[in-house]
Amino acid sequence: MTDRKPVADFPRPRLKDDTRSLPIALLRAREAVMAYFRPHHRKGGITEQQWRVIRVLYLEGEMETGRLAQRAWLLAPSLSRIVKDLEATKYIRRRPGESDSRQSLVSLSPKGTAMVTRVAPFLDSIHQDIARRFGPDRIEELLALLDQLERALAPGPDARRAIKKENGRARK
Amino acid sequence: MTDRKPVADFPRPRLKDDTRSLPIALLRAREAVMAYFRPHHRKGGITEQQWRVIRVLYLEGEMETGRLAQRAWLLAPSLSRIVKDLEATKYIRRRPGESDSRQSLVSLSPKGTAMVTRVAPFLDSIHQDIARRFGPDRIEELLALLDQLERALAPGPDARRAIKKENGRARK
DNA sequence: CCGAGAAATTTAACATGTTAATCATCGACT
DNA sequence: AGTCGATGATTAACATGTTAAATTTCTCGG
Repeated sequence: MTDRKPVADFPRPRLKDDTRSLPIALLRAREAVMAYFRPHHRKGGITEQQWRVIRVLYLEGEMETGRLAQRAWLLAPSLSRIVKDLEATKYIRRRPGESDSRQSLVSLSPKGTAMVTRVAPFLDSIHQDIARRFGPDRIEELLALLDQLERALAPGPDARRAIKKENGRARK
Repeated sequence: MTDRKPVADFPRPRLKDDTRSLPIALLRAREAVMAYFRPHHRKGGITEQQWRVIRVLYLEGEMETGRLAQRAWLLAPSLSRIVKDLEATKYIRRRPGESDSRQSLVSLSPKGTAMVTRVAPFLDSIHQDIARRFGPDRIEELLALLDQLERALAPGPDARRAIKKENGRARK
């Protein structure tokens, strides 16, 4: 009579620990890195996300908000608020699209460009500090792996976070 | 008269591109990974952060909220709200500390434990899917690098995000 | 040219991130 | 016992993450 199913004997399935869970490990690493950058952004009176927007506009120039959201890794609603704030503080400008007036084109203002020019050296020195602590070669190794991971997990050639494309509308 | 300083001639310092900026690269990688897990949490009617709390309580049992916040990588204010919600939905229980009545001890309820038991296999299969796409050996390599990065950047042996420890009090 | 559907953006609603401030309790010292 | 500084936790205030819904404009077929 010892043939009971082991179901009730082990009702505690294993979960991966902090060093072996990919979401947790990536969260921890990013936290560790951002601990170095956050105080700097703070000092400049700007948030990390606002910096991401300014950074993209600096690197790539004027673009519509849809593309900007993708490039800055922000969701459209977040970007909408951020653009409004950055426009109010004169860091960016916006104008309606030329051919398509639905879209709004955003670009960096002179004040925004000046800000980038001012803070870029500090960001670079933080990067160097991190590289010095972790090892420049391992930074390269890590960056390569992260890039490969993203490519391996990407659903399609361009489908970013728009998996909701086919939302089952068998309409009509 | 052609001896002007080159300052105005190159007012555009370089910024690292998306694949070479550590904050951006980590953000992208985490986004790619979470795209796999998010729909699952969604389906269970729980948020990612709520899962992190439940996960820690499942792995380590009852603990006070301060420690729980550290283990779940949440800030105390966020955890305060999450615990309130999880208590309302009966996933967790709480009771005042025994020796120190300032702290509140949180633990997983039977309902919470049952939920973990139910979803754990799905999470594991997602992990396996990711490992299959990226390569199990490279996952290991990446996890090791992330762990080493975190250790290399950690300020002290235990000082997590509590750098505000020494707030200038040249005490006694 | 008109109307139905698609697309770009914004707004809404709720949860979390982030820093600062508040509240209650503990601990040590007098 | 009384007080002051430290500590655990929460609340406040504002910005962002996230999904859904609303808005405006475009496009295309009729």
